[in-house]
Amino acid sequence: MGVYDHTEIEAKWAQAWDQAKVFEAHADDRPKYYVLEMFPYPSGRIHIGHVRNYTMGDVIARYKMSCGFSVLHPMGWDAFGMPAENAAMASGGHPKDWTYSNIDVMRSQMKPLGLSIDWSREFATCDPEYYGQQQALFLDFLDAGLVYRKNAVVNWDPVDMTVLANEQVIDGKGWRSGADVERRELTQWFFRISDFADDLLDSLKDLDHWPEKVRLMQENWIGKSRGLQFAFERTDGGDPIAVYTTRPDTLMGASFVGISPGHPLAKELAAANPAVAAFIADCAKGGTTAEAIETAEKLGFDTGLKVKHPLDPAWELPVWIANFILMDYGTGAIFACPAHDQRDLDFCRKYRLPVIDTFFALDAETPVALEAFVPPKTEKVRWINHFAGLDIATGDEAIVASIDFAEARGWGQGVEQYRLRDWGLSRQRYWGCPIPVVHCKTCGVVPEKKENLPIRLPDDVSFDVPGNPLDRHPAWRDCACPACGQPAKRETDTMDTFVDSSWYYARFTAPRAETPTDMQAAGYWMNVDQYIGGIEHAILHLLYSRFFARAMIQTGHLPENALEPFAALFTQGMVTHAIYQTRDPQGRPVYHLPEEVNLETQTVKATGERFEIIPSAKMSKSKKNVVDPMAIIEAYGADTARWFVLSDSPPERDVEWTASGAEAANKHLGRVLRIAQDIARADRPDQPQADEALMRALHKTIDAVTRGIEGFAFNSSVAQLYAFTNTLNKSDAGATTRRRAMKTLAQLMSPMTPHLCEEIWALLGGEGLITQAPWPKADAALLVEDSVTLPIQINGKRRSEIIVAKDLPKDEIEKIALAEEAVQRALAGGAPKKVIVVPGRIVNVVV
RNA sequence: GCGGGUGUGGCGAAAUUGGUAGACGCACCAGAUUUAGGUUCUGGCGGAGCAAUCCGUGGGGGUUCAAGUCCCUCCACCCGCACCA
Repeated sequence: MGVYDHTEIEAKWAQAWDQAKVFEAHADDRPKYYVLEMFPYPSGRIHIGHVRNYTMGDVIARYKMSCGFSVLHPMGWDAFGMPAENAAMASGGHPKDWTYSNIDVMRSQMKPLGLSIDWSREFATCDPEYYGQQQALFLDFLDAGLVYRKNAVVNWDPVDMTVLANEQVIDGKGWRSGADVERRELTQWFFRISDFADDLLDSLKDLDHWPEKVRLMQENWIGKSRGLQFAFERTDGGDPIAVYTTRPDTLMGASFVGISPGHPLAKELAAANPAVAAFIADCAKGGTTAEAIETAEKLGFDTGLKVKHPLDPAWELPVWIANFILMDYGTGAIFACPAHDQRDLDFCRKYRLPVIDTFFALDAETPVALEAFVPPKTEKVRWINHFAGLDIATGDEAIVASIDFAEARGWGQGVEQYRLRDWGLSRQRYWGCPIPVVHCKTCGVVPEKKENLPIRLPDDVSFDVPGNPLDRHPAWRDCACPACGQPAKRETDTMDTFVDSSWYYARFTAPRAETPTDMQAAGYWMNVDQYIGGIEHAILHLLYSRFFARAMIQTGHLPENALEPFAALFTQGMVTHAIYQTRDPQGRPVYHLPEEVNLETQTVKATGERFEIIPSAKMSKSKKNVVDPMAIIEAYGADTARWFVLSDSPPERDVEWTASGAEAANKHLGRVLRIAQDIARADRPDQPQADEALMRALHKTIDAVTRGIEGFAFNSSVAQLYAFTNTLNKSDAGATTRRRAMKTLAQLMSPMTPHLCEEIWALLGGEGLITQAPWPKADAALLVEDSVTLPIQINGKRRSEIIVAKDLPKDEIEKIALAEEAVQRALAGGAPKKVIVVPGRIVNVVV
């Protein structure tokens, strides 16, 4: 139990807000403000990271409400996804029941936090009313040519005969079967996000309220590059091998041509040669992630084929199949220049292929000693061995010149490439939005009719065997072709859950509309003025949402102005916690909750096994390192929990979870309440001098706290509020001034600890609800001081300070500074070498 | 492997963006109040030193009158890498 009775206070004011419906969003004549925090996945219970995230959003929402905006602050549930199926597999039950009951629990945990959410707009992405609209969007995208099918590689578990998510591949093995995972091709649905690559890239520069780091990450992810595309002629007269390179300037250092194991030529060779087929099968081991591919041991296979160097027909290069070459980037084939690329160098060393140096330093007679030497862009180097005798200075110039050179002679072409690939949305899973198409023997792939939407997930499914239950559900799968009426089969793939979260922000503007969006509501509320969420979503979710907004504009579901759906973005840091991990007999990791381990002996309480500690990682239910905030909320109340998560750490920084301090936060709030009660009781005469000093301090606090909230420096605002509480408590000011100061202090605190502040507001006779009171304004006249303290440095070290009039001229300041005792001592009768006076800041005397 | 970030007292951190390093808080120490514990209140608190002073923002180097802040380099940790959400 805390130091004051939070239970009564919080219940009272929650009810008052409810009755006054203060958080219902209305389109009216006030300016609008849309605050959105990334909606949660209903994993079971809320964790402390949720409290941190939603409290931050709430501070902004309540602050903006006080500033006179009509605020939209909604909440929903990102409810489809794998964990629900895993739960069904592990302990029976149905993903739907598991999900909805989690939602009920989490909603009931969030409500007492006093968030200013318009709960009337709540929805879950697994509601048929939501995913049915998503299916309508899909059909419109299909109609507009924004969706198509092609083959793509997935993780295949050969024992369970199922597709695995990357997360389910652990050290190259299936998480349940333990079998070696293989890469296998399937026909999948794709969104044409790469058609928008240029626009998604160009528009980043306009997102000036996004963190620079996120824009940079998206830029690198889109990965626009200009390079040279050309083909190597084969000596056997077969089809030439097209390659793309961003470093054509290193062509004279080529030592072999490499193709991806997925390259058509590799497949052709495999068909004729079992050794090639065996090698490709070998390369297909392991997961599909870029990390797995790029960190795997380099494997190569000499095909025996030879190609001619484009600049010297007599120069023949061998063709290798290499496992580190990605089929998805460029042409799936490269030339390797081991002198200038570490991967190529490692490969050439392993397979004893030649390493050819290609650069001189400009002033050197011999080639630069090369260990995968990439010429720095500042260093002058000369392209040597060049057939045409080009002499080129820097890296970028060399690239441009060599593209021009190839184009002029007609054997190559400068092309722009993107790293960004189309977005594969097919998932071979049950608990997702069904893709609304039908496969018909005569008509092919046929879109479902809109009037048949939503295509609902069947409820009668079981998870006792691995694989997608929709595949094993004939009654659901078998249907009539929407085109010809003959028997046909439904698509059993469901959509990536990223689809669900790519447009929910738009749905919140009209959550019950009969169409995906209501253009009038979207026109009023869009865009999201402030979006808040974890940095872990910096690329995929945010990029997909940006794509969706464009696709929805194109298909008439959003107005033009919604091109960039998130006008401002704040990425909050994660709350991290140690992971305690042991391994099962198969070597797979087993995780343990903090309360299941003994930290002193480093053993698991139940079994006595020693565990490994992963010191700090983002909270994840599957890793069992989540912290439940309910204990704090129950013991000290919502205001304490809110104040606590806003204190100390800057919002953008990751914080290692520690509960120490929650009690102290509660004590402080109790103290504020006591001070307010004292002030409400006390009757003191005016004290002009103390009154003015208190008002000056108050207005400085208004200014600092407001700037802190505007700049997401909540921890600074909290520190300012602490400081002013002390000032107010010690002030000798009269009762009237102290009342005014206390009321304003409560207003400044109210976005953070709203229940307590309503209580104080009422205690001091504030009008109406503090939640609806206008935000206090700092009086500029009270912010400026007449005099200023200037530190005096001698040789850059602080030695003294002087107090001078604010606008004292430089030479006067210098005179006073030089007369200082410490300065006189340092000068020892001599003259200073130099005196630097920065008015209002500092004086530095160099002796 | 590639891309992005972070690093300041015992701990969380602040520093007006190149100008007094450590505001504010936690923990701790001392004192007052209290039958006691808790609460509350007052004071102290980077390191060394009696002091003058010296050292100090992950390590090393540099620019500058002045560097936590800018540059180079190294280290450690965190996030992402397209089927976790």
